[in-house]
Amino acid sequence: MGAPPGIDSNATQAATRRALLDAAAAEFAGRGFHGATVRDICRQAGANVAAVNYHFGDKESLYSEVLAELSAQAQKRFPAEAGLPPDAAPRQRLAAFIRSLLQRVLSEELSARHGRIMAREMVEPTDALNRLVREFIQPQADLLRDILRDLLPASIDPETSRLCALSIVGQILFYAHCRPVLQRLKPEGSFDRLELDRLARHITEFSLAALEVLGGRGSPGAVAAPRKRPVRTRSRSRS
Amino acid sequence: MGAPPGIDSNATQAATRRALLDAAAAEFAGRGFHGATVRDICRQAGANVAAVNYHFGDKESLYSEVLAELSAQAQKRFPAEAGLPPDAAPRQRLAAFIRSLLQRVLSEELSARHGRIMAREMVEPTDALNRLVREFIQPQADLLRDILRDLLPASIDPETSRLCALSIVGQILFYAHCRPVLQRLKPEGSFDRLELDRLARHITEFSLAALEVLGGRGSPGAVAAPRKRPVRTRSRSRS
Amino acid sequence: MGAPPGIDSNATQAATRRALLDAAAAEFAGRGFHGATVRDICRQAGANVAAVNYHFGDKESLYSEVLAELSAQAQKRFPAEAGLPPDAAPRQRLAAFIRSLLQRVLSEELSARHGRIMAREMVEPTDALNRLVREFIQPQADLLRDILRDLLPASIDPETSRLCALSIVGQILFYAHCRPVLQRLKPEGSFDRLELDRLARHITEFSLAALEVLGGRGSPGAVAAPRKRPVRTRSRSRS
Amino acid sequence: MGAPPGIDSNATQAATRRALLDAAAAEFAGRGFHGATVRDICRQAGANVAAVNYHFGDKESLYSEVLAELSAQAQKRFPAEAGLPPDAAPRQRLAAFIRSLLQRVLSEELSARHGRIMAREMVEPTDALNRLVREFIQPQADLLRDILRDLLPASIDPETSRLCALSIVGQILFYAHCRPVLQRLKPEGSFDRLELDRLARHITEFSLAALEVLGGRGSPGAVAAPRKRPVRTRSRSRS
DNA sequence: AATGAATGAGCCTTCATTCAT
DNA sequence: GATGAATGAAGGCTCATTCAT
Repeated sequence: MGAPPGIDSNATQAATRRALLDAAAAEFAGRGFHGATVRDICRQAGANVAAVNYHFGDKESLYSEVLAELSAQAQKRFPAEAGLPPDAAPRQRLAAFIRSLLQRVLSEELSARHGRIMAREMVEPTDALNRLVREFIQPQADLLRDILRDLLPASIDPETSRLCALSIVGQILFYAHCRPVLQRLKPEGSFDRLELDRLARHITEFSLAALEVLGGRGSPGAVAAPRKRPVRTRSRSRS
Repeated sequence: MGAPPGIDSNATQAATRRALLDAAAAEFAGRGFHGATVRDICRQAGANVAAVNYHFGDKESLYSEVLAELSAQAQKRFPAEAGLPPDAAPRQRLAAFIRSLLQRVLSEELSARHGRIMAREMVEPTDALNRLVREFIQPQADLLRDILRDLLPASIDPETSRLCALSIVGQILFYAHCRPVLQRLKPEGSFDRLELDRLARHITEFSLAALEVLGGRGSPGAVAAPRKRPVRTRSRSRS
Repeated sequence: MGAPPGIDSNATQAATRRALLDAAAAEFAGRGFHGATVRDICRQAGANVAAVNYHFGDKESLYSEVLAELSAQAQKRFPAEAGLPPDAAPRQRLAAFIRSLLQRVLSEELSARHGRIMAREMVEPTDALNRLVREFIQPQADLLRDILRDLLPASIDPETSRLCALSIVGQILFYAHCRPVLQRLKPEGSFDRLELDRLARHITEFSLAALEVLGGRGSPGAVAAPRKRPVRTRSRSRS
Repeated sequence: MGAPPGIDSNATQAATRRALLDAAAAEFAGRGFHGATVRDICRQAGANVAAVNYHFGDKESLYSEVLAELSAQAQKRFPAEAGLPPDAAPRQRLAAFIRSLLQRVLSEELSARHGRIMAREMVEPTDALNRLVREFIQPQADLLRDILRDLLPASIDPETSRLCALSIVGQILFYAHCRPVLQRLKPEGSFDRLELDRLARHITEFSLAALEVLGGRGSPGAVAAPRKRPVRTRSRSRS
């Protein structure tokens, strides 16, 4: 707003914002919204106590910003259809979906924060969740729905199809939400790369197996030969 | 409302403890550990501000107590093998397990509290979680493991078997942990009795279908005739 | 609320409240509502920072309490009809009214606080003013109206009568509201006992003179012989 | 909106000063010195946050400037002897004085600001008040003193004369200082033009009546024939 | 044994002001 | 000359906890 008189005043502002966002992500992930304090966030960002209010208005807006940014980062870093050829079979697309969601949720590299904050948000939803659902989760839900549409016979009960989607997502998010329990049940287990591959493969197989049977029941033969169905472009690009 | 010193001081003390536990359960479930205040809990329990510290030492100990009690209640109210004949088939036992866990987690009557507090605990584990895992979750995990042992061929990879257990539990807990998102994605959906039956049936079918296929692959025919295996008592009674 | 367990727990609370009220009166009078800080009030009262919130809820409620108490004290210390015989003549009653109001407003002994806070309240009314008008000012206004009713002929325009009341009160409150200016205009002037007597006498004479003429005009002869009117009990006791 | 360095930088600077003064007058009148914030003033003036400090040094200096300017404006807009012929009778001059002061204090058009800020200054005098008294109030006091000198017999006690002046001013300023109470006592009353005329007339009559009697007592006949005294120029021109 | 008045640390926020540009 | 990002002190308030009774 207005011509920047100093050559890098914008840059300075941006840098401070960035530092605040990073520090806030760490604090919110580690201590939750209530547990994190503006003071600590500012200190960690090397900024003044008033910096949060100056740049974001208040603590809650900062939180909302952090949440949205982390989701965007996670989605960008691990796209739902990473490396898939345009004509990928539905099974491949499901495998990619599962793998990318699992990565977003477990990957230590960035999403430890994302997963933790999301899990907190589930438990203690703030206003930020509304935006998040609208912008990031709903599209993912639509994508999975489309994949299942290709995997299940057209004759299947839509509600059953929806429950299948939830079963798949549930298997994945479980590792995000229940990690503390899992670690206590099997302390030696980790969630590194190898483990993640194993998990992704298992969930994919488990789900495909279930879909096969359920689809076969609802309309015999449907899932029996999924590979023979004509290759379809993704429904999202159609809409 | 004052505590008259005399013959029933023990009774009074017990009553106060009870009232505090109830009030605390409601507050912790509704507002989380941080959000709930000792003052509100005491007021709601009709007790003194200092009652929590007096009876439980501090806020965190009260929380731990509440958590343990709620788990015990939930387990008692919805036993994992409710109404099952001693010789129930593994499929039936799995269905009962799924149904009871889902009930504990979703039932409005008491476990709204349980589910919510557990979900919080996942996100922000306190010392209370260790005890909880040991006393309540581990036994449940063992039980499910035993059921799967009966459902899957003996030749199956133990790790695969374990992952199947997690897939099943994940599908269930998903409804506890992600309710805020589910409500926003499909606002008209509820979790009343009818819905719960539908969910339980779906998760059971989805999981059995998957187990069938995975078990069949690992050792063909294994799941095809589960009933012919000798009836086994539950593993807990064996240990 | 509840039987006091400690013999002087109420006394302790009362003492703290008292100290807070005194300190608050001093601070509010000296610095205004905004200028006064809860911290300073508590320090001056020898109490904790949280004492205000504990005893009064918040700063504003404390202020309201202080205001009401000061008004009550002032009214009690300098009753509007102090030392008047029941059959006092209207002129005497007006003199007493003027004198008592002037005392409340100027008396150094207690009402320096009262006058200053009231003046502030005029300038920056808070919610406390509503209560104050209702409980303390309105009755005084009624009293003066009744006195004027006895001093002015019945035929006088009620609006004129009302304006006369305002003229009288205005002369008095002027010394409360404009003291800073008066001190700067005539630095050697004080408001001690002697001066106060002089002022009261002047305002009484000035006002009676004006009423005499105005009443005489409105209805010739009315004020000309006020003493000859039958002695009346005060109208307030009649209503 | 930025200030282009160039030929009219002086003009721009002056415009900014002007905007700041206007905005500050509005804010100070509406919220008081403490309540008004530098940020809001600058925003309302369309200027930078630092503009106040840049142009006026600090908040208090800006306040002082605003106060002086408003007084000057009020005095200019409603001169104490507006429209009076040079040989106006003392009674006319008193009526004009009362009317102009009342206007300054009540007129919504500009002096709502002036009256309110002055009232605040009475309550919480700042250094600005000294200058104000010297430059604007003292001359007015001298003027009123001169008018009374013409209205009262020469033999009158000077202190009585002074108190009469205060009684007159008190009646007027009352409407400025106690407006919040007046509005609460009689909510339907307004201070529009009509009302102002009525008030001015009443105060003039009330005061003249009182002066008549008091003057008559002190020196019979003095007020009876004020017109016969030689016309005098205003005291200010003499001093 | 049980109370409730009192505590003090700490939270979020606001504000006038400064300073590099 | 004028900006606006950044500052740091301070404010009101909340909370779990303590302690004399």
